[in-house]
Amino acid sequence: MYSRNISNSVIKRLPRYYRFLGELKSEGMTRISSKELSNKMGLTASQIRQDLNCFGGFGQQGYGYNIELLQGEIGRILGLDTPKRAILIGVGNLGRAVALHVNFESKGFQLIGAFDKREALVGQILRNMPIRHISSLDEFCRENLPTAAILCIPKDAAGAVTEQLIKLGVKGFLNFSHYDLAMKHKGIAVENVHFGDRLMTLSYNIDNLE
Amino acid sequence: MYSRNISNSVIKRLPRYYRFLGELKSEGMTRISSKELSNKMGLTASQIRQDLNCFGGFGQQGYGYNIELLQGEIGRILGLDTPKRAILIGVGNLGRAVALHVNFESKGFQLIGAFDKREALVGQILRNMPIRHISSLDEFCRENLPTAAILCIPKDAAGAVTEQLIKLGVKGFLNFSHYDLAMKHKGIAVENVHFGDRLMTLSYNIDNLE
DNA sequence: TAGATTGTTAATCGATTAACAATC
DNA sequence: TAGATTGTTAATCGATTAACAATC
Repeated sequence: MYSRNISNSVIKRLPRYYRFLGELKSEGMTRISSKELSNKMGLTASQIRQDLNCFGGFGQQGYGYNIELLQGEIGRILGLDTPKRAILIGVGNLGRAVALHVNFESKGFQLIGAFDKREALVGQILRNMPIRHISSLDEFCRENLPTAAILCIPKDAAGAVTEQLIKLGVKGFLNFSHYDLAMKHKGIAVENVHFGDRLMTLSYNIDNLE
Repeated sequence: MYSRNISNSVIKRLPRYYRFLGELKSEGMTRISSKELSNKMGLTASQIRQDLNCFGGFGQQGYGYNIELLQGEIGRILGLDTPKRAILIGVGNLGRAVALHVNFESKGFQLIGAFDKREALVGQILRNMPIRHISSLDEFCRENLPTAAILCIPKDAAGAVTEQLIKLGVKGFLNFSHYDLAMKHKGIAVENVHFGDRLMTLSYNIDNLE
């Protein structure tokens, strides 16, 4: 799609640009300069211009950027206009909370299935979907071809399921488990979310404030 | 405590070292070289040695590192041995899941309180704690002096509460809201957890695989 | 001792910031 | 046109990797 070799540092900033521009838009603003945006976001104007110019010249000299247009472009770059089918693996407290709390639709995904190994959960309704037994995963994926999976299962269970999912064509993972997906499989996209690691970093930063 | 100016890149890697060393320890291993560890973790041996040497010489030439000793050191560096009192603000699906799912004790924290504005939740028991009404936050904090807060509330509500918490001496935040804490307040430690941003990044990376 | 592997310095690489000519 | 602000190149800064002498 867009050229390869856009650095990860840039990509990781795009969602935040997207959010800020969305807010400015909803406040009724129509244009903004890189300088003004940099003040609001705590970045340098230079960085903003560099980041955006990885993808094209969205601004106009002497004017700045059209907020709505720019947000639209960033949304397209992020692929939010091409929803990817996603399934949830593991409907414990965390899986349930993620399913209910996150607005997948506005983030480029469509949650089409939820799976658990616990019979007691099977058939329960979660966000308009019935929870399915993990044994039906293969069949479901062959019929519905999900592109992404949200892993809310313990480390021990993750290895086998990811192996299975990758064979079934799943290309991206939001990984809440401590299973090191990215190490074991190449050619897939992985975002790790590790609360524990973040808490430890927070602990260090609290102890070393100032 | 430890010298200032340890780069954030290093700090963010420490929890992962800590986890890997814990696993190796529980597998019965007692020593490891930077080379071997680098293979397991997908880093360079050079980086591991550089990272560790920010804090001291924990290894031994010709031998490598003692796993148990090294893990202990990293734990201390992260401050896991000095538990910090933390409170949970917002006991919706997400707050509840975080409280139940995360092992605070092993990550340097002690969860001592949970608050919500919804009367219906007040008095319910969450992880051995009664959920308290947000109106009792001031009194509770003055008595129990929490150092950290987990913010599981919507953006709109976050501004006022964080202002209040900072006045009450809270120094660190695990922030699940889209309220931009770090921008508005200086001299505090903030870890942001934004599922939505991570999903958008994942969306991009799926669309741009290979 | 000889071999292995660290601690540490130097070289490289990448990301951020500064500067400014192009241009709306 | 004059002023503002981009797009883009060059300079700086920081982080990663390589190399190797020190040493267990």
